[in-house]
Amino acid sequence: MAVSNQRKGRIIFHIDMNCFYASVEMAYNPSLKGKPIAIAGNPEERRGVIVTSSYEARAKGVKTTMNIWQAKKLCPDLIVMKPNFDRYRAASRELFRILSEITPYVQPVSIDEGYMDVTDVHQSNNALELAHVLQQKILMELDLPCSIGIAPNKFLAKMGSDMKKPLGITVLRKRELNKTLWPLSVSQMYGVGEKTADKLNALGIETIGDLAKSDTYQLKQVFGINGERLKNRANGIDLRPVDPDAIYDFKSIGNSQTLPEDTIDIDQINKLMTQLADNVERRMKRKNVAGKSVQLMIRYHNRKTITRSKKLQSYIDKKEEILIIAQDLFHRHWTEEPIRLLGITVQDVEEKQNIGKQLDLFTYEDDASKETLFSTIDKLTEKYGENPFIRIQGIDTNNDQPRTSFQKDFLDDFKK
DNA sequence: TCTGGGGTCCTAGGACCC
DNA sequence: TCTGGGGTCCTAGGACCC
Repeated sequence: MAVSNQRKGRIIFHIDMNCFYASVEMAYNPSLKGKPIAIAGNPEERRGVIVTSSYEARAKGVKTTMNIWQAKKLCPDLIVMKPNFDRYRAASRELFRILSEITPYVQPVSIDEGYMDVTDVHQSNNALELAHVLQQKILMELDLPCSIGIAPNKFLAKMGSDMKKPLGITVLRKRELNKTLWPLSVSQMYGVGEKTADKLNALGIETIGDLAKSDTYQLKQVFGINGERLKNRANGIDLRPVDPDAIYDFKSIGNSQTLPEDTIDIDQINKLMTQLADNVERRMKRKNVAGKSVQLMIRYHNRKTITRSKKLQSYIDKKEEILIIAQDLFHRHWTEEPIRLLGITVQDVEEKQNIGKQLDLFTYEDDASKETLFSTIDKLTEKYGENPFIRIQGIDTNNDQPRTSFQKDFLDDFKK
């Protein structure tokens, strides 16, 4: 794994695109510049919410997750647009291409932000200058504004990029934290959400400076391991390396959807589940992965949300398999109350090229005798029963590719 | 006629094994 | 007639982020 250096004195950038989706739309259609625009999940439907908005819209009070009708009330001339994800993904690729021209130590963390370790970049004897050139380049080539945080670690760089928007560049030096970071409220700290902020306030901790000086033992009591981590970060300590490979080991792929109306109609529910399984399969195919666990999420009319999952004995990647397990979970756990949202997620995801090696269920070679194969399958059946999800996995010695088939098909094949 | 959809990480309890 | 302690796996849910 390529990991940037961890010695002291690193120089880390955090690049954060400003109002990314809205900015991409404005770059695509410059007549939108200067106007209040918002990207909303599903503008035709009652339940669409604002995903991103331009600064002009934010000035009128439009905020992310706000309902469209609420936003329109605050800003009557708001231009509401559907998201164009292909457009955003293309812009994102261009962004990371530009970053990669400077150093290979680029870690994308989402479609519109990433870290860079520029410690060893030649020009970085003047990091501020480098950031400036980079910011201008992104603006000139892509017509997109970004903010950059410069700091000795990821946490501080992240906090820095958030301080000046749009087109800001902020340097956070460790020895100046008492002036730059500590006066901020704990709720502004990355990693501190509403619940944690409330609990910290209850302990008399209001600012990041209070947190930096707070009692470690007490924090551990209340927050567990996270308490210590938060205190360290408040003190500007964060040893996480910039890891360019991090995006490749994702752990789950899911799809969920809110229904237009709460429902108990089983046909509609089945239709949605099929669609969700379809989408998950399509995205798994694109990434060439299989997964070992299926999770179903049900959100009821009152927003109460449950998750139920099933760990499997072998990897799956087909929509039929995903759907069967999800439907089984559904029928065992649905309370028959009206449903607002359903979600299906495949977890314990692994790239297919790694699976053959990991699975020790059964490895075969093409010239293995039928007797060997049958006795192995018998052993499997004894162990797991006639399970429709059991799959025979092996490495095809012709091309070294993993080869899989269902237990049943496999038997049928060999009986011929 | 409030609150989308995509994720990650952590915790805690129960089952099970030694 | 009494029950320790450690470790791992599975499941469910909470918190957080973009």
